[in-house]
Amino acid sequence: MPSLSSGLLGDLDPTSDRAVFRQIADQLREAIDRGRFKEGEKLPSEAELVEHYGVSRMTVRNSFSVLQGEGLVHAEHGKGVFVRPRPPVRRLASDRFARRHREQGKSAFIVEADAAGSHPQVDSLEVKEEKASQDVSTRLGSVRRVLARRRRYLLDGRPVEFATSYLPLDIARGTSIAEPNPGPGGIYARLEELGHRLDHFEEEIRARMPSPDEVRTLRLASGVPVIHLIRTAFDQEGRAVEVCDTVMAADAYVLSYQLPAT
Amino acid sequence: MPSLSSGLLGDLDPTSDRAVFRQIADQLREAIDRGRFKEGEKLPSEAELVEHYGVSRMTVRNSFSVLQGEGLVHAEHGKGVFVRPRPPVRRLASDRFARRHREQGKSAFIVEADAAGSHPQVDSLEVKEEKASQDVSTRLGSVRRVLARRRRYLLDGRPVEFATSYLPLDIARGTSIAEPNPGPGGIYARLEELGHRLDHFEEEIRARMPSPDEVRTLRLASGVPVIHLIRTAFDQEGRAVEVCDTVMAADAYVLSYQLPAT
DNA sequence: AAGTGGTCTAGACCACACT
DNA sequence: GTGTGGTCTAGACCACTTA
Repeated sequence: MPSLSSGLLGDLDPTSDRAVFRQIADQLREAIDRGRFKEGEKLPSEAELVEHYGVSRMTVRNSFSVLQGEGLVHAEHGKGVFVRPRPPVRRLASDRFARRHREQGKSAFIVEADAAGSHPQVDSLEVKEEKASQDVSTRLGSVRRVLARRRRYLLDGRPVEFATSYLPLDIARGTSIAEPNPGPGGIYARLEELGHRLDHFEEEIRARMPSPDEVRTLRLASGVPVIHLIRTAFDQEGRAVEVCDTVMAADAYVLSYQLPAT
Repeated sequence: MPSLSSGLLGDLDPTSDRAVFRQIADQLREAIDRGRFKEGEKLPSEAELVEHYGVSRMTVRNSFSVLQGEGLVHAEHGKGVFVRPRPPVRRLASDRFARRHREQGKSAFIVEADAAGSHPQVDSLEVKEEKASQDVSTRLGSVRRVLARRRRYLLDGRPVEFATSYLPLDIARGTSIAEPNPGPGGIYARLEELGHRLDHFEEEIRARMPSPDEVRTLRLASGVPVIHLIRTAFDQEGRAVEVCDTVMAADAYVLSYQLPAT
């Protein structure tokens, strides 16, 4: 008698054109979708599936790798393969940079996470002057060198976002923007104090698979894309005063925007 | 003599802890990043890499599968493994639903694609009444049944987007919105003619790996995520009059938004 | 026909996690 | 130790592409 209750998973169809490993992946996916395996739950082990389906181990592993690519499951060495739980999501609203949110002591990230009952952290602080990349230079209006501020955001210990702000040196050098901690309200508050009254932001959004670097920095599971967001801040004279390049774990975010109909 | 110019790819480091297939993937990735293999170009065949590195075929295939997961390469049966070309990107600006864009005869998609020099198509037209999903019902304010309009957008023959609009029956039934072709300016123009003057839109954006269904519908290569966009249209009385659920091939889109700083 | 990737087998040894 | 997944081998046969 198979250790798998035969109800959970069916048999293979030898007449089917569909590859065996796909059939197995299909059955596992369906079982997950139907809630037979719940979030965080362990799937049958490779050995059990080898036994159940009468196939070789590589075939079973191939099935798992399909599901991993879909972001449905993740493997833990020595433990098993588990249905990937959907982490809590951070909702970013389009008014998140409204001036009224800058009046408080803490950064927007901290305030919002506290409110959501999560434990926020910011680390990997690096602030330095460097050569502007082609792209950043273009966005900032042909500046050669910039102040770069890099930081990583964590929620309940999990890295969710890595961001770099770039500012022209003539704006940022020697100000508190060049300090590790720019103070209450963040750099946007400082920019306004320095006379760069902000007018609007532009955000560009892409989604793609992470680079190996990004996988490491954000500790991304396989099958999790990143959202790449590039924000440019414009002052009331129409000058681009900051570019913020952000890479987010896509499973941790929902972005939300308001568009006028006019 | 190896058929691979030894310059392109290096040797393995047997002392390294890094798995052999990862080392091979690293070298191929680096070669691609450095432009030694250009977009659309063929990588060495599995057999050549087996020969070059002195490993088994499965190891080489494993390397390829890493790069496929990253969306860097794609395999074509019988032909080879190729550096995935980055397709032309559709830029969606946040004013794309501005009223002035609705005054023309064609749909926004067609107009914009024509302007960009691409050949646009819309297919998979389906218009029918159906039960509202839990989510759609919530967004539309507890409606039971809706009119659903499904369509797929193609650019130069490639499917890039699959969208479904949901409208409350009391608004859409019996109007030209329920026709396969709603006429110039699309359903937003019709809504306004019917007295539902639009006030604003809300868009929610997520990114994730596609379901097998979405892979089929959008003919997605492996390693390409989707952008899932849910837009709700509000009229000037604050009523949600339409929900549009859109799944886009992430490699074909850049979304762009303007945010007020106030 | 020759070359390519797609699937599959039946082993092997290793590293990690639990008890 | 036992069970788990991680890596790797050395084959096999198949399906698709190109010539």
